Amino acid sequence: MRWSRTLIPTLKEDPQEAEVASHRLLLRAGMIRKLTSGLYTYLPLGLRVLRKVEAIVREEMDSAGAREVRMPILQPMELWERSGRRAVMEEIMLTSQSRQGREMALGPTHEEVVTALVAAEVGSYRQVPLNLYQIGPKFRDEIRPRFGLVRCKEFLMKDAYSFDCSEAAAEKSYRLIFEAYLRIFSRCGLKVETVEADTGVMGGSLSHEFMVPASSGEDGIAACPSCGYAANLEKAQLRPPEPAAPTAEELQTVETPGMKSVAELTSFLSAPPERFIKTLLYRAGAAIVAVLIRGDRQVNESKLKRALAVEEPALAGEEEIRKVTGAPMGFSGPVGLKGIRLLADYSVLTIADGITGANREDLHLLHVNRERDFKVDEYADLAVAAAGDGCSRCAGRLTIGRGIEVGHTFKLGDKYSRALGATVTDEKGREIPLIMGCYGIGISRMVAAVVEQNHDSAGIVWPPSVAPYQVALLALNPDEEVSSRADGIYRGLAAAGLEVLYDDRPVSAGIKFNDADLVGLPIRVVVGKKSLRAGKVELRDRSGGEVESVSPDDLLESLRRRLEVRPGDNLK
RNA sequence: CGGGGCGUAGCGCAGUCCGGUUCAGCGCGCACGGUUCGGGACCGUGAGGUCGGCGGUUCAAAUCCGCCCGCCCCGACCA
Repeated sequence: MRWSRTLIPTLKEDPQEAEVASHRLLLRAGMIRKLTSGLYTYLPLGLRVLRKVEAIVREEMDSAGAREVRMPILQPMELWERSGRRAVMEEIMLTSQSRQGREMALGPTHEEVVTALVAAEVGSYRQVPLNLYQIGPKFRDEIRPRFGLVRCKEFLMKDAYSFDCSEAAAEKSYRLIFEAYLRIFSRCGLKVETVEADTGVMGGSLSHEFMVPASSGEDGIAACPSCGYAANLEKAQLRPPEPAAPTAEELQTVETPGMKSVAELTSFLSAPPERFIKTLLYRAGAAIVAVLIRGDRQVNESKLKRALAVEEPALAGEEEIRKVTGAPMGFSGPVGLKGIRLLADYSVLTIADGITGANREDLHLLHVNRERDFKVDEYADLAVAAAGDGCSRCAGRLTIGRGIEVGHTFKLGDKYSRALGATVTDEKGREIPLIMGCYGIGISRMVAAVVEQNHDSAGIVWPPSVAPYQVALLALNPDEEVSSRADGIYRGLAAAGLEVLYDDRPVSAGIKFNDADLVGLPIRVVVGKKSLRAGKVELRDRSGGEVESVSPDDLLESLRRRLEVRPGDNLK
């Protein structure tokens, strides 16, 4: 492609709207442009990258036995009522009405559609295993789009859905896709970490996230360097700490006028947050439960949900708190709380001589000791993991990092197949619900992740497998001679099947060099008067290394050699 | 949804505090002419603006006040 015949609006300066590297560089390299918050246009170069990633995903999905389909973006809301997910998903869905007055939504995901399809078309155990996937736009009305392509309202996703008639077979389908995912990310030049994750609104029993470690990532990852355990912060299980020995000091009441938060109390009483027992009142179905946790820790509501076995635990309101504790919000404590279940995070075990609310306005208690002053019904792992916490699998300590979630796999069980009637007849003639799995990859987000992991101060350094073109051909100060030589070389390389972006613009050499670095194609070929005089052209890898001078006749061979050495593929 | 920041030419910004002959400005880009020509060249000429929008205060508003819109960042019930 001739640079002069396409649209690559590079930017000399950093756009003020972009904070993270991928966002900044994709804008500067003229690959994407924002329409409005969370919505981007892919310009020719950006689209080529998107397509490269898409092609790799498609190849690996196909060879893992999945079959591509294409489902509508627009979906009837009625389907979401049938699956019972309308309530939880509605707020991220953009809805509208058809002319007939039917409520429609832009699909944020397609479990409902695919399950309805399979319910209608698959009736026998002989037709499974079946895995259907598609690559297409998804729409989610995100509360806060962020970081360019990382979190958009509209994005490109690959979503796959497996159907099996036994747990064992479903497990096998899951493994197959899990392994395909590892190949996909590696082929795209991404280093990923797989972590155990929470299943969230998808439901199901087990799920893994594929995370690209990046400081700009939105998700926290807890990892254990000793045993390799890794999990999303939401999910990371913690080892119970060593209990602290109680003290003999007498319980004492202290006035704390208007001091409601641990932060306020910490400075008022000059005691560290680790000595506070926070008492949070949660609504669990009809009952109210008191949840105790150390003052410096946070309750992980996903864990709490599992511990309480209720759908949506929610913090109790001011009214309920008064009713249960007899005091306003901010002065709750476990001592003397009657007729209510006390659930405590393991962190409470480390508190001896604690501080907690007195269940009376403007009063707190000092020298509180568990067992002596209050009795916990159950200790559980309820805290959001923090650096240095004990690993649940070994004696190691967890580290906390950040990552971009590029893929997510779920074992769904029969949640959707039951709700939407996706059943088959088994060998014995019984009707059984299909066991499902679902598997997503954020294709557009992967583009951002690749840039996060592959850039330097001058610009993007594309892995060859997803680079928009393989070769940047620069004609320096193109007079007639340089121009005609470069034209010839361009035609020759293109005819040989190489993807070449030919910078034929009438701009200065410096601009071409800088733009080439910014755009980040794997190999740069320079044609200029200086080297032409010696009968040579120059090659250089974007990833570094020396400039190589070769005669134009040897150029093709030289390029092929450089491209082959790479771990990437997809060089047709 | 809460908090913070921002909105002036295509892009990056100054001017806003303290209203008025520095108030429509700078750099880059763009167009034309000329000189240059291997890491963002130089000279000259020129085009380009509802100062985010609406309303108000004032003799006078980019500047002060009110409402609204958009964008970016942080946080979303932790007692």
